[in-house]
Amino acid sequence: MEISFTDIKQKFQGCGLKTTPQRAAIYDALLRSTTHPTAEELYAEVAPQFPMMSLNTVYYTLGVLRTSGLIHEVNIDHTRARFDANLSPHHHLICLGCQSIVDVIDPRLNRLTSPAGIPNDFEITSYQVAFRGLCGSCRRHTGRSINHSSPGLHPTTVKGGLHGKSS
Amino acid sequence: MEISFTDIKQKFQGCGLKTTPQRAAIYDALLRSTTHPTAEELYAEVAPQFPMMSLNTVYYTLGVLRTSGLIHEVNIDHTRARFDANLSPHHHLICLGCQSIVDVIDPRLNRLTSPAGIPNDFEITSYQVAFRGLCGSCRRHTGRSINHSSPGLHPTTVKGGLHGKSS
DNA sequence: TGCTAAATAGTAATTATTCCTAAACAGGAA
DNA sequence: TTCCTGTTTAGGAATAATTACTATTTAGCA
Ligand SMILES: [Mn+2]
Ligand SMILES: [Mn+2]
Ligand SMILES: [Zn+2]
Ligand SMILES: [Zn+2]
Repeated sequence: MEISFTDIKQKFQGCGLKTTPQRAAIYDALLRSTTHPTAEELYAEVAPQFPMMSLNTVYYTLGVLRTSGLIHEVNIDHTRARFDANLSPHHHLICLGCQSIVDVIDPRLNRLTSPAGIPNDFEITSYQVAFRGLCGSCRRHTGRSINHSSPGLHPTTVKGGLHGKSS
Repeated sequence: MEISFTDIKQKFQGCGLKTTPQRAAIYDALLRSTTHPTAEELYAEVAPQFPMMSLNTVYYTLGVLRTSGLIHEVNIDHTRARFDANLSPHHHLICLGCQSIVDVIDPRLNRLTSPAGIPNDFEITSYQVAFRGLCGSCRRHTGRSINHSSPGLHPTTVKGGLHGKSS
């Protein structure tokens, strides 16, 4: 979970990217975060350290990091992009109330294989499952109770294991 | 696959929505489409029929249809919202080259159950799998060949069946 | 046939993101 | 170490999608 400046520098070098204090700070903030922050949120996080930094730099940096494959963009709606430096295969649980995104790490979900009925010249390189619903706090505020037999999803855990490699 | 004006009117009534020619045309265009169009694309589709129609009306209409649960918003990136009138549980195959979205209908994917390790007061109401990769035409243009043992996904079909209900 | 709340169309405003450019700087070469 | 050069930064302006505002029209109902 901890990453040193040297580690970051090496990652950047491995991608042919220059290491600047701003860039390292932005990447570090994203690595440290668990909330899949927006560009603005990352800016707010690192701005105190670099009072001169431009929001534009955050966008530029996120752009190069994404192009280099060091981070992913996560989209839960069209309003703003959110980012994720966690490259290990995982999925997301999205609260429709507060827009929170939490990681879902369940190895069984990483073993899905090609679905039926897709064009056979399509090459799938990754996939991701987005689970949607309401978190406890949002459910309480809207007065909804858990209904395990509601449309949607069975409350028990995944029973089948699928074979193959994941994103 | 065919839907009549009367059918649409009844759906609208069932949601307490007024039936206007513009609204019916927009919804009909979305029902008829398979491309998960943007607001602009729907506007281009129906504008010839209604030369006076405003793009704003398309946005307003998509908003009320979404709020009423008659359509879904699909997001493959943050640049623009795309829409889907297909409410039956299904998933998506996204080409990273041309941004195309095609439906994935594989009943096995509709039987995933709650993943492990999520907060137990979170109520999942739906989920969706987004498969990403390159379509045949995009792969040809970039000179990439199919590599079935590449990182990503096994080329065979889903082997396990999971229990539960889907989105 | 009127009433009224909702819908439409047109315009303006907002917001996230990208574009442009001059100055600063990281990293490699001399 | 110093210099060079392409990259990065910061700041401002521009863009594009979406939303807000508002006067007019209209669908659905009494
Ligand atoms: Mn994540
Ligand atoms: Mn679809
Ligand atoms: Zn919530
Ligand atoms: Zn394509």
